[in-house]
Amino acid sequence: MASRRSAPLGAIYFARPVLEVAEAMLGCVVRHGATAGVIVETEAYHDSEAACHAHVGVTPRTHILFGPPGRAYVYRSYGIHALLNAVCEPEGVGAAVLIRALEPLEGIELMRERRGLERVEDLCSGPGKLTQALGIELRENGTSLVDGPVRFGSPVRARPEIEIGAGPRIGITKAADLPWRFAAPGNRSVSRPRL
DNA sequence: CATGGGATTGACT
DNA sequence: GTCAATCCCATGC
Repeated sequence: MASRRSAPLGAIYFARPVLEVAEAMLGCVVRHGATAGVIVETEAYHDSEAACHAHVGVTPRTHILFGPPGRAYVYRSYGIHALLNAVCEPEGVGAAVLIRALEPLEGIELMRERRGLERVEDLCSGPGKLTQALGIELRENGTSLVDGPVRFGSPVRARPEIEIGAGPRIGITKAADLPWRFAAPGNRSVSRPRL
């Protein structure tokens, strides 16, 4: 595996069409404090389709989604879990990439403590699991992904090594037919059902 | 102000 | 396979 240094992603990276960013993000690095992981699964959400929180327009909950790209949208799911998104597209468009799974890269012992689990492939194999493992909570909502507590970095692996599969998004009832989920096929850190 | 529904997970049958 | 936990917030009266 060719290894390379992960360079910080600039705000311009997130300003592109959300489907393009969701696919490009596979292989990128997410870091929070001493913990970091490689993105192996994402989903795209856009205000034009009903599954996106921004579909209802600008509200206290969704105003972050319509704000400038390159910020974190973190919300509470099922009253229990914090889910991490990267706000995309130009300001005024409500769109984001949901980070659904990571391959643990750094701080694995700390992740094990936070998750109460040992198996590396169980630490970040779901959107609620990875925020628990990295210690990301609702306080990170609205913070910059460029120079805030949670940061994104470029892929650590050469592009040809990153295989990409697409399929329908998980756990939604509206617009459930759109193939806006992207994942590294066969990667053990991807959530179920794997692509 | 009351209600209801989740972009989930882990435990259990 | 089923199901409960738990809370934010959009919606409607």
